[in-house]
Amino acid sequence: MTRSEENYIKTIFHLGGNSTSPISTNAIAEQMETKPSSVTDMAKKLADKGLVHYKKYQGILLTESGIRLALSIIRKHRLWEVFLVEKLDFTWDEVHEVAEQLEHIKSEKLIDQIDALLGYPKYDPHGDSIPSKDGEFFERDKQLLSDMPKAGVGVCVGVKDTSPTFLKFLDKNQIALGITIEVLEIEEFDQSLTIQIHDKSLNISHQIAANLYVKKQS
Amino acid sequence: MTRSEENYIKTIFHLGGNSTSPISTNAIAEQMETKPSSVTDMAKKLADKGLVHYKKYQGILLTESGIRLALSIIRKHRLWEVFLVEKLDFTWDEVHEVAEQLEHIKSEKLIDQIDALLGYPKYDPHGDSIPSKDGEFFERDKQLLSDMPKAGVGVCVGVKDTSPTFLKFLDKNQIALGITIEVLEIEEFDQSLTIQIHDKSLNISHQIAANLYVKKQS
DNA sequence: ACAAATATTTAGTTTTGTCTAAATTTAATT
DNA sequence: AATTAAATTTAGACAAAACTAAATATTTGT
Repeated sequence: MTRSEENYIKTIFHLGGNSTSPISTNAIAEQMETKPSSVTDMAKKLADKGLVHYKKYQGILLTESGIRLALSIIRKHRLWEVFLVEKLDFTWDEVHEVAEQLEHIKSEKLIDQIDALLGYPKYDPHGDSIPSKDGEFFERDKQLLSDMPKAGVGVCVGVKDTSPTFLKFLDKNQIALGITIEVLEIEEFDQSLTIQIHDKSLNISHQIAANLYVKKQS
Repeated sequence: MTRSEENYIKTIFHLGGNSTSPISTNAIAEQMETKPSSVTDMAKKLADKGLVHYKKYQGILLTESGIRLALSIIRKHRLWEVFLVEKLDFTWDEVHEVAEQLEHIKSEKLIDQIDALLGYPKYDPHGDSIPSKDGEFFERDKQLLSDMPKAGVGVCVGVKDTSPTFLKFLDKNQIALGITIEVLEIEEFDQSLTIQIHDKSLNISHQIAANLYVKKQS
């Protein structure tokens, strides 16, 4: 398994290639910042290895073993992210780039021991679920803050966008996993929200709210 | 800096390419299990980048910046080895293969934080010195066990051969860094040694003794 | 010093992963 | 349903890093 193959498998998974509707060559190319023709080439190779289903012009879908592989890579990526934050004082906007490299290290013992060292965490620093060693993972019950009604109260449990710019914005406004958010007002004009956090009120754009996951308080 | 380039630089350093006598194409090829013609190709590329001095048929020598690069790779390799042993319960025969991969991860913060987490260790699990961040490193005062005289007493401070087979042999015989070794007898016939460790006597071949470093007791 | 042996380089090929440009298929629109 | 637009694939090329085989330099032995 080369690094490039692993990156394709991971990307296809993230684009929904584990479901039933195939992913287009174009979508993969765009996500990976490469050209559709390169994707076609790789699709053939991955199909030969039994990792994807591929029929010309019909898009790409992961096979069973493709999904297993994707989950193992995602598991490594997210465990490394936890490690970087918990043990090495990385901030959540710094981890992705390094985890992109670390996820390709080949050693089963290594990742199992990292898992143990961290106490078998279930979620990464962005709130995403970490697949177990045998490929199971459970998405947490969550909803976008932008889908909450006025006066709704929830706990921040994850982010959708994980770009450094967004994460730094959150830091600056003291929005972190675990904090309680109450929706005070939803502006009809631009869908921006006024929320209450840490006993202060703050106005955030719809786009911000559409990238924050919360768990509704029962 | 590609992975392959880094591996060449590291190998040249280990073959003594930081001194004044150039390393031959053949020696590098043998060490890296590749062909001399491949080494020639890479020598040109590294020379273009200013990392080695290279004149046709005259062998290869690291430049100042080549040495700096080599030391930074070796620093990473050895710090990762310490991490694997200290934090993840790897044995000293398991670390090399994984550290070979980890040493190529590109993140200054990562390796600095690993260094801090480990408490700025000076030696790796095989007793080799870890270069500091600015490229300084001091070889410990040590000698081969095979060079010790009869009745000499020393503390094991390192190994020369770091192959899994050798290290497993040492484990099996409870030879580890820090233990005290006394030379009881040197056989004239085959230069094998009878040594005293842990209050037991043990006979080891000359080849074993020639791969164990000790620090003589004053 | 000169021939034989050894070491090194050159030239041309291969593989992997990418690209461009052209050709082809599928989807969309009128 | 035909034509245009968009997506996808093919064909051919390239760069990196390796290889083989042949050519050339250097070293060694007498």
